[in-house]
Formats: sequence, C-alpha cells, structure tokens
Amino acid sequence: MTLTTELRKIVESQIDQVIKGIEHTFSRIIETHKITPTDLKDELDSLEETFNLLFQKWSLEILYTLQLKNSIGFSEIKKILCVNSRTLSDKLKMLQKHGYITRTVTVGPPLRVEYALTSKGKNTVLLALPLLYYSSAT
Amino acid sequence: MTLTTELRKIVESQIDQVIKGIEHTFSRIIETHKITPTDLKDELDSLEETFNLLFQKWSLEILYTLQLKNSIGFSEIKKILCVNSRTLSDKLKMLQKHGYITRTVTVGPPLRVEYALTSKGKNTVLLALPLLYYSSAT
DNA sequence: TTACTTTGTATACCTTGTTGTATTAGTAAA
DNA sequence: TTTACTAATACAACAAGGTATACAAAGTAA
Repeated sequence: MTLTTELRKIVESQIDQVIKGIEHTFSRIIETHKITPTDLKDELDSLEETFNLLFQKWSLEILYTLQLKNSIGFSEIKKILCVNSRTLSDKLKMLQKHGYITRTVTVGPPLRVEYALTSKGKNTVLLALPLLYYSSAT
Repeated sequence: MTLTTELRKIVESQIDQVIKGIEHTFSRIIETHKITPTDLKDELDSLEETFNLLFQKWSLEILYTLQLKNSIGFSEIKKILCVNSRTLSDKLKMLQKHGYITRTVTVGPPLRVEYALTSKGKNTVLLALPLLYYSSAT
C-alpha cells in the first residue's frame, strides 16, 4: 500500500467526526444570525488575504514538503517540487514574512540555509490535510 | 460583535483539539514510513488536481457563499462577490463538473437557475473553514 | 588557477486567468 | 412597442505570475 492510499484511508476514517464537529459549531452561529449580503461580503474580505497568500501556486506544496522533511535546504525543495529558482525564492520569502516558516543560515563551511515550519506553518498544514485528502478522494 | 469576530472566536476555541487529532493521525503514519523524495513527489502529484481546482481564485469564495445562502441565483452571487459574468460562469461550470455544486433550472416564468452545494461541496467548505480562520488570525 | 557547489538574483519572455464591454435568448410588465 | 430582468456568452485587452536562461557571491577542492 502506497503512502498516499494509506494517508487517505486514515484521513477518511476520521473525517466524519471532524466534519460533524465543525458543522455543529458553524450552524450554531448561523442560527442566531440572519446573514445579509453585506455581512457575507465583509466576511469574505476579512479572509481575502489568507486566501490569496495560502492558495497561490506552490505555497501549500512548500509547506507540506517542509512538514514531511523537517528541515530542508533550498536545492532540495527545488529538486522535489521541480520549481523555478526565482519562484521558489519569492515564495519562501513570502512564507517567511507571514510567519509560516523560518530561515536559518549555517555560515559555515559549507554554507547551508535551512528552512523549517513555525508552529503556525505546521498547524496550517495539518488543517489543510483533511481538506486536500477529502476533496481529492471522490 | 461582528459575524467575523464571532466565527473566528468559536473556531479558535476548538481548533487545538482538531489540530491535535490530525497531528496524532499524521505522525502515526510518518513514524512507520521513511519518506523518500520520490514518495513525496508522488504524494504531491496525487493531490495536484485538487490543489489546482479548489485553490484557484473564486472557488472557495463561491462555495462559502453557497454555504451561507443555501440556494442562490447567478446574479446574486455575482453581486455579492463582484465577479465578472464570464469568470463566474466558468467557475460554476467547473465546480458542478467536479461534484461540488448542483444547478437546478426552474423554467417557468420567471426563469431561475439555482445553485446549491452537494454534500461533497458542503463538507469541503466545512473543512476549509478552520484553515481559513486559523491562518487569518495571526 | 580552474572547476564545482550552494544559494540565490536579474532580465526578459510568455502563458494564464481575469476583466470590461457588448451581446444574445427568453419572458414579462408598462 | 419599449423597457427590464435573468442567465449567460463573445471577444479583445490587460495584468500577474511563472518560466528559462544566465549570472553572481562565497566557499571548497584539485
């Protein structure tokens, strides 16, 4: 059994309760609010930055890679994801700026730059996993 | 208290256990596998379609709108999200094709086309919520 | 000195997706 | 008949983002 199938299987076996929990929380809010289009627009605006940052190409791929490999260098990420240097450099900077990853330079010799997840980054990946595996299942 | 703050507060109060549950599941898998770069690459490839579909612009916004408004017409979505007709039309078609939403035409005057979430779409939104609120919090 | 590695940066091109504007089809109301 | 509304579609133009290619700094080894 491949890693993918195994991961998917375990995620699926627990997803129902996760969904039920969230749904309960959510419907409690909805019941007590009449949601106007304006509320909805505000709601979406407040989430927009996260949307844009997290869901652009490579962001989650990078975070997931870091989750599975702990600490990792620039070239290794590049090799695994087959991503352009420029693109990778930009994304890493952006993820670091927003507190998802740390960048540690080991001066020396040999020079080495290690990237790793912060706790925010780690939790973000963990929360993204059920979503990804659930939607890709069916 | 606005809807946004209230949602965020409730999500936050429960997010720790959700994360803990997922982490436990996840680390159980990791411990028993030595993950090679090839495994990782395969893993990411298998999720790529979901990445691309779900995380492109407007997809989650549309799903979230449907979640909050139940059944809704084309123009209403357009008005709420301020999205171009063409773009909205494309996205709705794509989401329908992949089983996230249903499209129901009421022929008789007046003509009306209703969009609503399938259970897959609904669960997808529910799973996306903690991720969005968590990452936008800090 | 020369060659090689790692970690990027610089430049310019190109693709993709999104938008604005206009248009169509069907129906109803004035 | 004209106007208005819903649900799209058509097409040109634009902007953002990603890519290829090349190159640079800093160090190591032969």
